[in-house]
Amino acid sequence: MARSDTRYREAFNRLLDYCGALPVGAALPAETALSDAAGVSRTVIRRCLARLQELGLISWDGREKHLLRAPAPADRIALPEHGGSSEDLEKRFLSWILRFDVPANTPLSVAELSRSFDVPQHELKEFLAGLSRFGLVGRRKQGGWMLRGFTREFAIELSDFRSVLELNAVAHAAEAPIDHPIWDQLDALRTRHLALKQRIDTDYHEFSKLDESFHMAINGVVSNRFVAEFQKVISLIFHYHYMWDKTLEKTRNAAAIEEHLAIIDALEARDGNAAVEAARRHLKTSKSTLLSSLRHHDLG
Amino acid sequence: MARSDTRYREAFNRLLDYCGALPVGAALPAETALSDAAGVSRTVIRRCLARLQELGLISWDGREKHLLRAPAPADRIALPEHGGSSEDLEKRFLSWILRFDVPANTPLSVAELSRSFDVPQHELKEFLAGLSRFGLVGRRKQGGWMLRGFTREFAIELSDFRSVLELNAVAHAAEAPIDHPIWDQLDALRTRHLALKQRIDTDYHEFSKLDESFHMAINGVVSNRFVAEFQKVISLIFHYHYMWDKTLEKTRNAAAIEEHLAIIDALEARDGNAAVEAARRHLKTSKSTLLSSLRHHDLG
DNA sequence: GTTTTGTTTGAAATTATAAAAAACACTTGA
DNA sequence: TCAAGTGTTTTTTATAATTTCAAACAAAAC
Repeated sequence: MARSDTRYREAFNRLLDYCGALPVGAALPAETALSDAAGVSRTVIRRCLARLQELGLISWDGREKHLLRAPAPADRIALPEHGGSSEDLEKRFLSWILRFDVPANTPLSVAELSRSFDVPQHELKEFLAGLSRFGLVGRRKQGGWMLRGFTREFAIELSDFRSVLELNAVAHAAEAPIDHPIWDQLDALRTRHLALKQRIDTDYHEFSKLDESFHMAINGVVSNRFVAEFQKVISLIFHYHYMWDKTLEKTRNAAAIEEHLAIIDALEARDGNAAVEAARRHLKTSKSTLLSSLRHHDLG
Repeated sequence: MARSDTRYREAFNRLLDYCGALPVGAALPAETALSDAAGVSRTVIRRCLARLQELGLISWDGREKHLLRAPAPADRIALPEHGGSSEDLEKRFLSWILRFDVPANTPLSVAELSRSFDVPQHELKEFLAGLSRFGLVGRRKQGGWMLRGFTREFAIELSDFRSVLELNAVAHAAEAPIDHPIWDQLDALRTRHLALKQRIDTDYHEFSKLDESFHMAINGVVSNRFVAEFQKVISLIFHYHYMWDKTLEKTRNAAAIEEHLAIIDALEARDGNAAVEAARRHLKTSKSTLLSSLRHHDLG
């Protein structure tokens, strides 16, 4: 019942490496210097030094610290291996919801999620608290959390919000200076779109990735932390929903390619109004696709 | 080290009330029914029943539960009083930051905040995790949290984001059907604006409230959970910043009244484009006011 | 007088645990 | 016999205890 001492263990091994680069008999620098170098507090450094002394690696008396022998591999302490599991928790969580089509109003068990995602409970709670800001999850009166989920309402509001952000981005893109990276990106995107259009009959499933690239490029023009935060969630949701709804996928993607190209054309012509109009059409299609994919799911 | 038994205590008192409404000798309903009625689990109900039995209030054997005497005030158990302190944590936290002008990159001590806001630590942590979604706070590598704060960058991005949302709201308002409540609201707002304009020389400080009402009405047209969530934060921030910057407050507010009236005029004329343009002008003023208020603060 | 170490204090992360919820397995009486 | 209720067990949640760590402070050494 306490916090892990991973910090100490890692620092110790790093210190061992540091000693390895020193000749036997050399003096070690001050504790403050060591703590700065290792990026930990002096408390940890002193714990490490104590262990080094115990192992007979150094002599330590006051500010006299000398290396007695070269460190051996056996001196290292094992790290409680933990594959940075809580790294992309967000991605994994959303994937889980969307992939397994977890229905709205499902109670979420922190204990269970904690196990299946291999993440400490308190981390999960903080994560859920963050998601609750997006209205995706909420607290229950009896305690615990529940998935508010992808109701029709949610999808509509999400789509609308996305539209607002993206139309703004398109308008900004149209005004971007000539040396802005967006123009090169658009050029490359046009090529990719045209290429895929040629082989749409066979490779239509490749569109999903292209779609993501396209929207990311457009939204990248607006450098705004709030927009960026939302974009992450939005793109994931749309991405997965597209993966589901296999009805008419080929037709749908072919149409979307045309819509994208229309936006690119208008942008490259620096015709802001036309670009925004084209984007509006595309986002409208996108929204109805999302909604119909939900409908199919509800029925299935 | 355990969770509090407030739930049990509250349930017990509620059960006491329930018994008070019953004649002596009456039978009590099934545990399941009681738990449903009280909104707690059967476990809690059984604990309550056990206590009722101990106090000689009821006889309890299997499914035979009978009221033996009317409950007295002394039978109640005390609640560990806690003035719903964690209610408006968000408001209080933002107020604290803005009022005391907590600088950017200040380390936030959860322990300290927990004490000063009188809120359990874990609640604060969840709260901060939520705020981190807005980029207002972030984690430190050494552990703990820190206030990213109201840097110039933050203010700019916030203003821009606000503009995007609000311009969208204005555009929607212009399209609102004739029976939409916004029209009555705008009418009332126009009257209030004109009234304040008359006595601006003396009552100019009243504008802040009027400003909030105005923007809330406009944004209310768009019913979107994401917009609403942001609106809360945005309005608070702008509200407090206006309170600070006393330079030219009268002139500033007088000008803002005109800008608001221009928006109202255009909306009531159902001229969407004019309304959006008027709003754009107003938001631009608003942004530069916010930025200059930051500048003053930096220098002070 | 500045740098370094020894010591104390307070906070953060993590776990242990009581309270509550939910699931399960029996009774009981129509 | 079977639905509704109770007794019991298992699981989960909320919270505080505990350990590790960070940082402030004070004494000492160069």
